[in-house]
Amino acid sequence: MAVDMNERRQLILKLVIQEFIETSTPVASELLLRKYGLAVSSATIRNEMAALEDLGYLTHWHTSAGRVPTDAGYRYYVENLMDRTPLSATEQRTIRHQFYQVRSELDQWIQLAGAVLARTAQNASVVTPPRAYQARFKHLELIAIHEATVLLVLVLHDGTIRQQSFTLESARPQEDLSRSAARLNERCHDAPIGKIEEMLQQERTVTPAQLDELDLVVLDLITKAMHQLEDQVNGQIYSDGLLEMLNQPEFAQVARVRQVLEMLQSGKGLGPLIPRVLANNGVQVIIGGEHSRDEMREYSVVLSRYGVADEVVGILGVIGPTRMAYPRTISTVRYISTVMSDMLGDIYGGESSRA
Amino acid sequence: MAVDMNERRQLILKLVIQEFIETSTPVASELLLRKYGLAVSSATIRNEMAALEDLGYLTHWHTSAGRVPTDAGYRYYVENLMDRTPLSATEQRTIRHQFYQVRSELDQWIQLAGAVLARTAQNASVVTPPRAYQARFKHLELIAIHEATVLLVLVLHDGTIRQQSFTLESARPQEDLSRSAARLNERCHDAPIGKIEEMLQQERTVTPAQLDELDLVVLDLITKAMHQLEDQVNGQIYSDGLLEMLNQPEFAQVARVRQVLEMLQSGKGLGPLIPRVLANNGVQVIIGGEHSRDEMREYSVVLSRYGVADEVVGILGVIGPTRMAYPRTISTVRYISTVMSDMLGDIYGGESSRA
DNA sequence: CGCTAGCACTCGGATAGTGCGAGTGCTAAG
DNA sequence: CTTAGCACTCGCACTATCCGAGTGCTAGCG
Repeated sequence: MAVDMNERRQLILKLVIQEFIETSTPVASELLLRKYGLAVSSATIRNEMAALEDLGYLTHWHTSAGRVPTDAGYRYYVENLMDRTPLSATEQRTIRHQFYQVRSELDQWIQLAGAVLARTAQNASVVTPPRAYQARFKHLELIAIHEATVLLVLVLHDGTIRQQSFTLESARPQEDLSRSAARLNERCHDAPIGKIEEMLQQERTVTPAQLDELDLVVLDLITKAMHQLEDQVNGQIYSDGLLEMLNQPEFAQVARVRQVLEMLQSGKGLGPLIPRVLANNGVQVIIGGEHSRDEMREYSVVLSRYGVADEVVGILGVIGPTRMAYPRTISTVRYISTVMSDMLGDIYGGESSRA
Repeated sequence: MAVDMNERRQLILKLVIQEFIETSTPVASELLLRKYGLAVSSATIRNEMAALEDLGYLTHWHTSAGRVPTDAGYRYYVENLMDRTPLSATEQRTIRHQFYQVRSELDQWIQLAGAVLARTAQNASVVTPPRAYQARFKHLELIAIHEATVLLVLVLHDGTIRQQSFTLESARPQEDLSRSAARLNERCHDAPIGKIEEMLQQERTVTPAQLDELDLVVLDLITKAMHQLEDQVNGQIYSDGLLEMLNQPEFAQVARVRQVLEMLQSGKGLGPLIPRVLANNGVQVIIGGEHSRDEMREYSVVLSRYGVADEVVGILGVIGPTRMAYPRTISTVRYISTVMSDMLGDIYGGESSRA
């Protein structure tokens, strides 16, 4: 058997895949002929399809059904066949405009990115907030709430905010708290955890104490909080567009719905991909169970890193059934990641992570 | 026809409902007899069931099917029939312990409440963060991020935090920002929006200016932000336990799933109930389309207010199909709302909202 | 040697008929 | 008022059947 690629085969594979992506029904030889007016007969197309099947790019579910792409088929399509047209200028403008409108509210960026991704890709989107590789102290605030209860607001260098309450041995006036905060803000300026722990250590051993009891309590809380935050790096994955995804015909039976919900909620199946995406530049496409096993076998993921290199980075992307409009999805993910990177660049003033 | 309630009828209604809640299958007369050993024959039970049907408490879907409760039936059950045993001491302890462990991280309370509710009620939970009726300024922080870009962290009296970035005409050193923040913190202490707007107004007209340009810019941002936050009072509804709910047999077809997802996402159907819940003390049970129309016809909601009266309040509860384990759900909602109220009481120092 | 017309063959899915079992509603008697 | 008995009603599962969509193969053609 001549298991080689040639132009005609490529064309047929491309058409089969595009047709399947569009209609979600197995593609018959006759249909390709009618719809695209190929210059050969359906029998020839069938022969080519059989060859493509030998190559591992197509299958069919039963004898009398049309062809369906395999994961390898999709992979070949994404790598060699598909059109790589970026989003239209109009779409780009629309998206950029939406982001412009929420430019001052950082927490809305994520939400917006998720919504836009989901809507244009008609699938679920996943977005992690921009985070620094290493937690670095930026600012701290102590606010007297009630009696000895104090609210601690901790702002990290990457914009992460954490609020936490704690109770002192005895009540302290707001001035004390403010003074303590000011002292610590100065001493911890831009410090990573290590530095702060060091300081704490030193302070406890050296006798002429420069910090008072309150300061120490707070420092202790801070290091704990920073550790926690660092442990859950990208731990939280926001997702949106469940509804859009459910409109895809593959979710006709509830079992699939449950499956995908579990996946999104647990972040399992997605988690293992994160380091890979963080390490690489550009859009990553994972088709079916290419990297993780079972859980993801029927799903594809299109992910990209975004952010400012060496400052803050996050991940955004789309998840959906392997039958996914790859060209459009990839363009969208790419574009939104550049927009987000640009906006972060404006704030952090570095080069954005994606060229 | 003697359409009256009597003890036997009540018992039968109760058993039918409990049985249906448990098995989700129509309840037959014979079954009640066998399972609960009633002292009458199945024919009598049938007669009683027919009477209960006349009263509007039961229906059946077709002639040869067992009985199923109507919304009115559930209502009667909740009001008069069901056992009102609180959660067991063990369960209470477990829950309280879980909350104790996250006592210092306010943002985790909501998440925990949602998770516990969902898990014990085996349905979706909804929780809104505790919010004040009226936005009141608590604290503000200005942090230089990069060049002229400044991060504004605004803390309201109810613990709401908002971060927002803005750009100045020209860069200012952190000291300027800190001084400005200190000034404003002092002047705006505990002020509601109105006060701040007044101040802003006055400052602009009176000639011997006490505040500088930076202060005014920030004040302006603050009022805008506070307005926005106030407009979306309880706008955000966290929900959890979708998966638990999907395990309920009523979600065997995907249409239902989509329906409920839309409802949760849009907050439609839930929104109209909020004022009602905020206005009343205690657990509110809304069965089927009792208050809103169509969208909610097949769902019930068990909600309660929580918080500290006149300080901060929020809502938490459970949403699920009308066939819901009301006694357990109600107890859980009630208990968690008291726990949350107690915890908030510890912070805000008032009487908790629920007796 | 590649292409194609023709045809047998294979399945899936829709449709209809059937029987069964679960429950009810009614009636008539205790 | 209760209940035994029974006719009646449906939903559901099962089977048989048919139809159409597609394929794979073969033989013949250029």
